[in-house]
Amino acid sequence: MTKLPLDKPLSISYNATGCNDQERMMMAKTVQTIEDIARLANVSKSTVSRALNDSPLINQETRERIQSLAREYNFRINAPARNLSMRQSHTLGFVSYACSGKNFSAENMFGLELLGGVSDGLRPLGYDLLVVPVEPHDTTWAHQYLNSGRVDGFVLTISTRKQKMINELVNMGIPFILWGFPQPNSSFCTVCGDDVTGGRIATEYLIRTGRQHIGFLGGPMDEIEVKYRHHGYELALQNAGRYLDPDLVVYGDYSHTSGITAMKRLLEQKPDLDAVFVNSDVMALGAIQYIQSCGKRVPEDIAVVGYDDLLLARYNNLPITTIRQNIPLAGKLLAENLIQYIQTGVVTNVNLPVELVIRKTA
Amino acid sequence: MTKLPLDKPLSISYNATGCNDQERMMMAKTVQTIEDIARLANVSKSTVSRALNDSPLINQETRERIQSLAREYNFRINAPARNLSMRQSHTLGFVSYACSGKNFSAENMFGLELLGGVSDGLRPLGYDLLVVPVEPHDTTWAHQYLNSGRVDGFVLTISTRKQKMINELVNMGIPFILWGFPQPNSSFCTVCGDDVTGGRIATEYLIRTGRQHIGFLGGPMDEIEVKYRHHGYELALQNAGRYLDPDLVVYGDYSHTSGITAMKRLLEQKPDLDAVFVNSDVMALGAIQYIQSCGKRVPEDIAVVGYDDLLLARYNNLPITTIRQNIPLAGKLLAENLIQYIQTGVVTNVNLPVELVIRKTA
DNA sequence: GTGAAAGCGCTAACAA
DNA sequence: TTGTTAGCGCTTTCAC
Repeated sequence: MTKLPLDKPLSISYNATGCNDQERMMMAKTVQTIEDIARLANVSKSTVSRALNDSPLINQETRERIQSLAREYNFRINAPARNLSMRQSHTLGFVSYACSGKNFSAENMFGLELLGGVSDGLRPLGYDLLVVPVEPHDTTWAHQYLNSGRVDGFVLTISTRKQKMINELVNMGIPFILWGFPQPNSSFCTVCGDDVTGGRIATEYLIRTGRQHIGFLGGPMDEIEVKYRHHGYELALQNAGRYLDPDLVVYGDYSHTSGITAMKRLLEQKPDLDAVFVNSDVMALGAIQYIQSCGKRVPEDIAVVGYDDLLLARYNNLPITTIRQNIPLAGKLLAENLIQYIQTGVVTNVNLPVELVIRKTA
Repeated sequence: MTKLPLDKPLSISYNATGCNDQERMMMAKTVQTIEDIARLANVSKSTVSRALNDSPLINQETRERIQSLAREYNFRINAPARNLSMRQSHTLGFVSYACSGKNFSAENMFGLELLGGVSDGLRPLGYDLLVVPVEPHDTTWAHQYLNSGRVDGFVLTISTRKQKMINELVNMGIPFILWGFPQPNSSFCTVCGDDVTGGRIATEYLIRTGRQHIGFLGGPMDEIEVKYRHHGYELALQNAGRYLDPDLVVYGDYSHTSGITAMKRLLEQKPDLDAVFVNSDVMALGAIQYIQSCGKRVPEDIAVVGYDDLLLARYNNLPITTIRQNIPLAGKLLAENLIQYIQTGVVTNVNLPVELVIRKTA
């Protein structure tokens, strides 16, 4: 154990235990502040601060001595004090509408899996993740969390349909990164999947396996991701020389329920349908449920391809053929690129590859 | 708008814009600190602090004047400063092994849904939720997050098998609440489900619907929850005057894979099995997969009852009959009771009711 | 390369 | 009921 300096000047103790700080330390082996470390190392607070932050100013030997002291005494720097002084929280907020209202749910399983990815991506960067629950019509959350100094920025998984909200955030100068596509006339960080390719390869696979009447069961019609997936679907059909039948296209809202009702509509419009590309795994589950309730078989009568490759697609009783999004990578990039933006102002927009995972529904 | 006092004393401005704080405020309508508010209201910082914290000391009229001023200027109190001063973070850490390693996953879907519940429960109490990713063999996380002042306590969803870790936390005096059962000789907060009843009503339902050979497919054998569910299973069997056949009991680890292998073992031991009570929905999915792969039908040949009532039980292609745990309520109580413990030291142990949800697998 | 001191924005004991 | 003042533990000029 490091020898304590005996000739140190007496320092006033503010604790109420009737003994000075050094005695307390020795009793409890508890070192609470950099000042305690400073005393043990016979240096000033500033030197400890520099050593602990790997400042280039500091002497190699001093740094190591202080760091090993800190390790020995199991010292943890006080976050609030550091954050106050630096005017940074070293914390990111994870915003998802599904955090709000009720709770995390299968409807937003995608957001949940992403939360894990972001959390993993953040750790090596020394940032923490705070859950920011947002009520659907609340517009003050950003200001609230940012101006109170609780977070330095936000990871958003809200729909790109919420253009108004996104524009507001941009105008307010709020640092954030969006899971979704960039907008042509405003510049902010994004990470998205390659939805055109996703739609294309799903459809190509269905064509390749001999399907004649391939439906498109989309997410919300005004969502850009959905438009891209639809575009990929059309591309595949055109490349195969097929006719684009508008009756083959219906929209839902990603929910299980909407999967059921949209599938019903689709089958009413096109009774001879023999395949469908669905925009989410959860909707696909609903679609399959409806198909089977009509006495038709999946995939024999109607093949189904989902989207996202959530774990429930894999674990479903009838494992779902789907388009996989690389969620862990997406989370990692969301974390890294937002921090980069906060620190340097560099705006990044990345588009991640997708892949087809063949299981039992197509 | 509130009229600005013109006779206020000049105060030094520390910003670099060449104008004093009041001018800045008027320009940008941005009020950053309680001192800004104090100036506008012609009172001292302490008064503002008291007013904003609803101190009983303060005059009703003063309080309202200050609060409306704060609202008007969209003022948010600085969290790091407040936390530093109060030596509290007003933040709880959500600890789950599934947060670590890879990411949140269906294997720990239960923990995920709980996260939502805790988050919802926390909001009205003015606390935030921080995601604390824990590596399986890391033992420093608690000290790390607590002593750095980032959280005031932890919500744990780790298995009760980790007795050693829990004991360590107790010995270190770490404030936490556990999703699970209390331990006889140490006192800490817990919230758990009524596992005996869960096991009993699941089994009773299977008996009532005419099943003769009812298997028990458990989670980890040494987990107390599993023991209780098994006890409930035995109770139901005994009440019905049935013989307890040890060959009907096998164990897994809650995972999908273990559901498959455990079901295989069970069928090898008891080929005439016609029902099984499974300790988790995810395992039940695995069990059903194996049953069907043997050419048997669910529920005709073998009835299956799961546990938890996760959304994937509801959305499964063959919706699962299961024992529902009230996850939102559990989250709410975990939040409330931990905060109560932190603030008052009161230890609570609550046991939540469960209910049978009948769907298609039994 | 290191130390002294001011300041981050807030709370709370004490004084008035 | 309100104001004054001294911290909370850290970072960061500015001197040495």
